[in-house]
Amino acid sequence: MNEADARRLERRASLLKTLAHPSRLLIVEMLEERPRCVTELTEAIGADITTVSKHLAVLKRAGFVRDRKRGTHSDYELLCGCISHFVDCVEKGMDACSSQAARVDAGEERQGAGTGSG
Amino acid sequence: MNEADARRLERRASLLKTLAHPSRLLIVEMLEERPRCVTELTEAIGADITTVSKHLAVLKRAGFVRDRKRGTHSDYELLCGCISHFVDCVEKGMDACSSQAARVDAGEERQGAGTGSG
DNA sequence: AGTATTATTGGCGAAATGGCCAAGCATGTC
DNA sequence: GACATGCTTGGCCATTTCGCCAATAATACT
Repeated sequence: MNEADARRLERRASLLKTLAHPSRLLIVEMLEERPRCVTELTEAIGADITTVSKHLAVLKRAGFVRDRKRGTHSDYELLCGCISHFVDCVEKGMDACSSQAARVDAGEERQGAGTGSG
Repeated sequence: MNEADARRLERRASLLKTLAHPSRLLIVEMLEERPRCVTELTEAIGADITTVSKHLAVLKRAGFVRDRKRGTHSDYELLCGCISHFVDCVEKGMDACSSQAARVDAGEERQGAGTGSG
């Protein structure tokens, strides 16, 4: 494997890792509705505010969100409005493939991944 | 947050976590071409075969792949042919949003996530 | 049976992650 | 200035992840 490929895979893995936490997924979903301050997100998540703040820092460093200061508040805003949609796709795809796998197990052959981006 | 939501987020995070490793992403990409045995994947990854075997076990447990025994070989096969496509989307979306973020920084408002599932 | 090949599992150490507490910083209010 | 509010950072600990080594299992070949 060449180095460019390695970097590409590292980057992708890093993006996925950023999203791979329940609290961060919830944050993303909530920010898809509208920007929110840390306190609001903290209430929804039910964790310590310092924990949520760190989750937000992770999302920010990865480029998923940005923050705008408003007085003592930090309003966090999603920079890419379609993230949950992608996660949706993965999940739906997996579900579809579960039944597909069952069919394959029964002896049929896979035709072509029909569970695409719809 | 209710318990059903919590479970849903847990499941999604778990799926993403499974994919969030460079070696596992490479495995997925290679298996999109055709099934491969562990040795073949190991050579491409350049890690110890025991490490690769464990990565495959992770993917298998999550339902992304299955293995068929062929003599002393284990051929791994992708159960969902469209995974890389989703990752592609996230990455492209992020790239698109980077420039979008730049515009937002410059004072414009976000219209609606135009970087969708294309 | 004996040996080689292929893959999996257990174990250990190094590193990363996640969570809360304590402390600190920035802004607003009195 | 003093105090309150909202948020962030540093620190510590528990847990998880990752990678290699050693050992084991399963199959093929002689």
